[in-house]
Amino acid sequence: MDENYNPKTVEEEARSFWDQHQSFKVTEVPGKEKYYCLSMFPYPSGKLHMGHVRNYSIGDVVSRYQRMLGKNVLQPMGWDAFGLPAENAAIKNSVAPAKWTYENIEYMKNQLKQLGFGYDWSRELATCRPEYYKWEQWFFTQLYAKGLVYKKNSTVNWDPVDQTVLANEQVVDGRGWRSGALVEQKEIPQWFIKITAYAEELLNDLDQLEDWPEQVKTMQRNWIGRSEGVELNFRVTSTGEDLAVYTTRPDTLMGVTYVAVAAQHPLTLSLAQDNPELAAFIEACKNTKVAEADMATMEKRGMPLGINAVHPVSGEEVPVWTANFVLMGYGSGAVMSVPAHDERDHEFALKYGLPIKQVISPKDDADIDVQEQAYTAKGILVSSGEFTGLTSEEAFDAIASKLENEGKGSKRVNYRLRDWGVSRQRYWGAPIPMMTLEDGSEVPVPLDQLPVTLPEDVAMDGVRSPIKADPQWAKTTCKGQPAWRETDTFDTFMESSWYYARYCSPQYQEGMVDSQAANYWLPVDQYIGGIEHAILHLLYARFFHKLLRDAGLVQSDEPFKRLLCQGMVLAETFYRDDANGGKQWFSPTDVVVERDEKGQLKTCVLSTDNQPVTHAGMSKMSKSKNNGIDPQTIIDRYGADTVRLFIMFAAPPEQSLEWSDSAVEGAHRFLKRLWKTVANHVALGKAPVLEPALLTPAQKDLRRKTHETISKVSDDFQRRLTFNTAIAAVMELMNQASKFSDETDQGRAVLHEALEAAVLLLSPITPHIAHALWAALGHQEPVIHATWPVADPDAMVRTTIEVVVQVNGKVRARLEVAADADKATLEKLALDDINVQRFLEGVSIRKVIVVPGKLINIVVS
RNA sequence: GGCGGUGUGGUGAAAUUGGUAGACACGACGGAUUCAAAAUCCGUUGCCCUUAAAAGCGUGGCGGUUCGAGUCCGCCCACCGCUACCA
Repeated sequence: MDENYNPKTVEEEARSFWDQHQSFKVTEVPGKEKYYCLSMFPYPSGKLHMGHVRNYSIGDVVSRYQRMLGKNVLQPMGWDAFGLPAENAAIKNSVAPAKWTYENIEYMKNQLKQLGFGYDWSRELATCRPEYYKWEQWFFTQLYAKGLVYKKNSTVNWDPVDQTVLANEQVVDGRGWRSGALVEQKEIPQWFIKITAYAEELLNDLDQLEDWPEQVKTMQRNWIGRSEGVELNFRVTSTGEDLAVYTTRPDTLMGVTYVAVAAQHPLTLSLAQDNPELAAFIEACKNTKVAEADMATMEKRGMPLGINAVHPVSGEEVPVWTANFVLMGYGSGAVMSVPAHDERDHEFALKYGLPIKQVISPKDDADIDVQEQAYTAKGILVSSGEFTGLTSEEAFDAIASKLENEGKGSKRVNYRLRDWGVSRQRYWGAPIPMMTLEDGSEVPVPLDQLPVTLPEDVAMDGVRSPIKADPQWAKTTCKGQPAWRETDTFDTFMESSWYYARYCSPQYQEGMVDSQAANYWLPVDQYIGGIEHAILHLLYARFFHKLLRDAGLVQSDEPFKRLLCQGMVLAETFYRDDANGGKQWFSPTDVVVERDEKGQLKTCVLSTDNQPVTHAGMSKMSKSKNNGIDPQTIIDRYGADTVRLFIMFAAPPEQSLEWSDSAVEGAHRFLKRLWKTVANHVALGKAPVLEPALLTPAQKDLRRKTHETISKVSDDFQRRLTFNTAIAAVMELMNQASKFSDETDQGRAVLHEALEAAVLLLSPITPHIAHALWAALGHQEPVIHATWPVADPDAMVRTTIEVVVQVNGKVRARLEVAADADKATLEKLALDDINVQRFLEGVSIRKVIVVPGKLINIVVS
């Protein structure tokens, strides 16, 4: 073999081998253990970025490892192809979104292949293909039939100049990104899916997900936001109607001094009809919502409605106000206000001079002044009539029962989670399969007319969706009557909510999923993706899975058994202040950095003009900081294996990863050394057979290291998913192997075993070089068919071990002792040590703690 | 404001169950090789004192539990991420 490592030829050879043999194509094999490893599919934005490379490297390492354990491994790939960026690019470059998308897919697919990822490309899917979204449309009509879909008015950002709906990211400082017009809030009818009907199950089933990060589960719990409270009625005196409010603190009921309702509450709206001031207030609340990012710090404002309501227990009358901090979408859109025990009510009461009445006092009798500050903790009820003296917990039940008995209220569970609005007024998405008849009724498009196809050959004017602009597109007939298609499209989260299931039977024509295939592969054993999807995508996908289950399409309750969220990829940032007070950012590839003797960064100059730039630390690779590193450049320079090795080595997968050119260089050096070591070894001819009984101590040492490494790396791959320490362990093995120079038969045999282990252990991470080296080591079968090595316990046996001797917890000696030495022997050896004795002079020994195999601690005073 | 995460050498990090802090790598320094440089190889590298050995200090800060704490507990500080008035 060539003694120099040439990544280009090595990688091309390995890839063409996999291609020719379709090494990663899989089918269901009944009885064979399956493993479904899935990485979140990319949006085809143009080219891969480092975040993708990291995500997919992790997925490929897991897949290849599981395959070596003998499992039937499915690792598919596809494209989350619908979305707004395609429309933007289309407008900018005068190209149809479809064409732009398909070209990007082709380019990025080629990049993924260059990185050597072992995907079953026969299962590739793109969500913008009619054969994919056909089934999504069909499923929506099924949900409609089940009553899980409904239409209601909902607000959107409306550009009054362009006469179009804007996505949030198209609103810049409250203005339309193209027209510059002030954006308005407009109510339009939109479709919703009842995710709230599954809120309880989505919450409870989080407990089943033992192999999900706690952090993600917490975020989902908070997002679902279950709360237990009481819904109760205040009677409006003027109309005699009940006004429902929701509270989680019924124990504070006797401290209510006013009732507040949302600006959008029907009560407010009806009173505004003959109150222009109130109408203006409602209007103002509507428009602040757009730009106001910082709602919590927003000033609390309100207006009295001029009506009173009767307290359900005391019978006293309290005023009804409308307030901008009451949300129409949560509970009943009305709250009972207890300024003494709620911070928002307190702030509002102070501002408008409303009374503050204390009804809870601290359990520990601490001194509080509710006029000064709200006391929000639980405690003992005071000034609460028959409830006085109860604890908050007791009062919760007592007050709830009383209201229940009198028909004035009842216990109720509320969720923060809202139903999922799936309508988007955009072009590049799956058309919503609904029709409107002349009488205004809504009819789902029947299966035999699906898919409702999105025209792909269109021109974008940047204002209206082509299917909205074309009056002909919507026209159709239904049961012989004229009908109009829905011109809105689905939220792209719809496509990504079930793609993992479609991969099981991507070409299936008879339905959404082939249940037999789906039940073989699902659930996904390992899902890998960014933490940014912790809430929305992962919640929607869990919801969809339960919908699929309830439609009889899959059997499991949850789609993803184990979840790994990889960290961000960071890089150095450099800038100069520009003339108009902004910052001009320079790519780290154009900056030359000089370091002092300590290795501290000293000066940074731009390579083009040799003038200094300011270093601004590490941050996420992004366009705005101009610090992205193009993976293609690195692949071209070093090859895919180096990129993969560096990415897996630089940090554990869940932590952020700092890009470093010199560390990439280091990873490359390691592969060159590995290559050379193997080349030198095989140059001496075929290695003799290993005879463990004949080994010298030095040979045993290397053999022990080999098997310890196998054991350590196996644990890192299987249980911990810490590939950085696995690589470090293999590096240690190689360091020891390269110091080992022994050309006797058994010496060569031991080295051969070490090199084979190193190649196998690295093969999931750097599969191309492993492919070549495995063949060089004399194997006919490719490494892709090799099985994961198993550590031999006999090889790992040690006769002596090192133990540490401490005096009062400080290390004073290290002893080489027999591995099976008993406590008494260890204690004697420790006390006899010369350096230990120096610390025993003039003091008395209180206690000796012996931890066999580890240490001896002598406690003195 | 709420929830979550992180804090260890010059840098990325390791220490998995409370038991040797800094594995592995980058950088830096010294040496070999070379006419020279690159590449490669060998060595040193937490701080402090030191010829050396030995000692002392050291995991954001303060305190606690323990024979023993990077790891457990309490309080505090800094940075990062997500979220936003959910009654």
